Amino acid sequence: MSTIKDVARSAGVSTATVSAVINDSAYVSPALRARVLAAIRELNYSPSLAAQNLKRGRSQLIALVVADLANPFFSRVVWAAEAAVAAWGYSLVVFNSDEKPEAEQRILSRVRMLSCDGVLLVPVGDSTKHLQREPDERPLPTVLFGRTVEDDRSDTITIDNISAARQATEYLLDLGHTRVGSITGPLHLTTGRGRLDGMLTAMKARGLAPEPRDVRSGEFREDAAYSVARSLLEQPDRPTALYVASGLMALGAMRAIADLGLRCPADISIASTDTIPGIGGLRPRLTRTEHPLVDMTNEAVRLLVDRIRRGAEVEQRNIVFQPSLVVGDSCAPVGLRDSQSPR
Amino acid sequence: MSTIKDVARSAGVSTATVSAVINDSAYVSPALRARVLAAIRELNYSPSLAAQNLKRGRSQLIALVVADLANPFFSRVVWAAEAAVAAWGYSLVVFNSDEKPEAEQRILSRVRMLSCDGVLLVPVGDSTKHLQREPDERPLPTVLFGRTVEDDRSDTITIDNISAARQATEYLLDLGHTRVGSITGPLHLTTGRGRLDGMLTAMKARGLAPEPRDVRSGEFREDAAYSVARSLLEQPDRPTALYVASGLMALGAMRAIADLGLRCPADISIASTDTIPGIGGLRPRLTRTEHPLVDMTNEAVRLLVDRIRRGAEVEQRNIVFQPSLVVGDSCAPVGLRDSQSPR
DNA sequence: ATCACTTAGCTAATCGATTAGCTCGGTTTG
DNA sequence: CAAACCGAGCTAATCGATTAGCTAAGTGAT
Repeated sequence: MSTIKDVARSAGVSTATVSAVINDSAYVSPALRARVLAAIRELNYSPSLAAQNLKRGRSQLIALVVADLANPFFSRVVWAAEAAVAAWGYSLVVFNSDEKPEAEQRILSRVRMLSCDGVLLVPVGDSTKHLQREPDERPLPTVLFGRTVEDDRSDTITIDNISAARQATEYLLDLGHTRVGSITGPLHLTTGRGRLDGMLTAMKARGLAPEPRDVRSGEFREDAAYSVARSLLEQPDRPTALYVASGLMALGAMRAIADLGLRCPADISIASTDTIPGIGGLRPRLTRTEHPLVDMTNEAVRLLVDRIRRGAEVEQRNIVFQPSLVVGDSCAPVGLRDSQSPR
Repeated sequence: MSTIKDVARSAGVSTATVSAVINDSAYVSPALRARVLAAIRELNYSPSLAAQNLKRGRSQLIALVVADLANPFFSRVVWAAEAAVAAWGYSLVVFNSDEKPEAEQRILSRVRMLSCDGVLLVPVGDSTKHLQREPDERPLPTVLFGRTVEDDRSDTITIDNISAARQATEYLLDLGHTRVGSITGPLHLTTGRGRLDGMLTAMKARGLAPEPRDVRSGEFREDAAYSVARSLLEQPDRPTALYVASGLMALGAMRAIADLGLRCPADISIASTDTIPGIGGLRPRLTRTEHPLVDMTNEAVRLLVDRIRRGAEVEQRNIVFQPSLVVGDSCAPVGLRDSQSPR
């Protein structure tokens, strides 16, 4: 690779002039500018980001740290984030904390070493996160995505989990279900906790409450949901409807239903939250609340870039997106069930 | 952030000594080493990768360029690659060429600017790729993944597409199907071409050949496969079985079948290649050939790291993995179909 | 003609590390 | 005891860019 010195020599100018031409940072006479551009083209020169980064103290890198790269939901975030980040002139470095707080710590220190300009973080665990913010150093621009942690002063982009769960649950209740169960995510996460709370709120508003044994929590994984759903549904006396806290988990629940020889929606109605790609092909079509995931991601990147550029002068922003209910055919009125599959 | 100079001053040594301690690159007496380590800890020092990279001419970054980040198949590659790359001490920068050769060119020049140490590339389009290899500069270590392009001298990791298609097709033929159609990928890609060839080979071996109108090609996308499948299956006189060239496309085909009021496998048997995550929850379970995707990715990263470290001294390696048939229940003997759903 | 002022373009310091080559005190050897 | 050698740790060059500060030539006012 040729360097700025080669270009300067070949064009018969100083490196300062070459730099000025590249960055348009000072006036250069047309004649010289042309010579420099010609030399650049001839030598096929492109400035070394490593050197620029060292000098400028930035890296053009944005880190994306997700909680579970194997989850299609986060794969979609990767997809959307890559495009958004590229549109702003950055490149995306992807990390997987795998829901492990220690891994998150390791990753964040790596992110600092790489001197990433900012990080889009799906935080894991409790409020451990802010520990990494040493008092002396300037903070790493951070946008929390999807989940939040206690008392953090980063910008956040979240979904209204309570509303999502409430909408889905109300839909089930409107169909006449009274015995509604739920498969929730981990309750120490705002996504898990919020969705359970929303479900409980919706039921309480109608004077109902789920049986404790009909509410089970598990990790946001297909296999976890499968086994939880199985044990929940194998009860002699099972609920007529389930609110499942995530798209991936809904997949597991559907599989459990099929494997138990039950039918959805005839025997069990299912409603869920947070769609995943490919789920569109599933039959029955899942009734669910959808996240405006692409908008959320774009907004997250926009906030992050803004914070990178303007620093602490911008005050903290917490943006909450609203989910919308998408009705499929995975839910049936409660009456139907009794006629088709008497207990 | 503190620099190596701060550490040197605080420990009362030279920066060379600090560097020696950090990199274990020269003997340092226990006393000094202890002082240096104490200073490092106290100042919470971590070396700037930007500076190291500039000096060492490397970046600890590996680029992954996939053809379609929205495809769950590649999401899985991202997942596996992130883990593999991290295990070797690198970080993963993800790019999406979106099947566009121009985008691929842009990305590859960006990869050079970032001075990524190597690139894992799912090439797009024809053999345009090697154009980016300027004669004067040293080549960017590259491993082609999944697909290959003409006359490239990079290492490659591929699957035996012909065998995959052959196995799946033979399974259909063994069930008595003679009128077998196919939804193939783009034929200018080795994956698309190879799978069609494998299917044709299998049929020819039994003296069969598909009707031209039963073989349609489309992009490796769910929606593309859906519409192709629809128009294929809406023919008055349709095939009894389909070989679908990818997991994502199989999802689309299944959706088309359901929407046309047909049943799988009763009316149409489906076999496919290349599984995608989440497909395990689908009913009927898809009969398909699976790629050992995690092994393939690990091997790709291993080759790439090896090439990064040992350079051109290693000769070119082309590793072909074998797919294996996973039998589900999306295929039925041809007889059953007539009894259950007479044409 | 002189002085002040502007400005195109250069020189050289700088970012934060690595590392070739040197210094200087101590040990070995003839 | 001097010459040769050894090695721990230092000095300073270097990677490839950016940029503060300088030079010297040009312009205009007096």
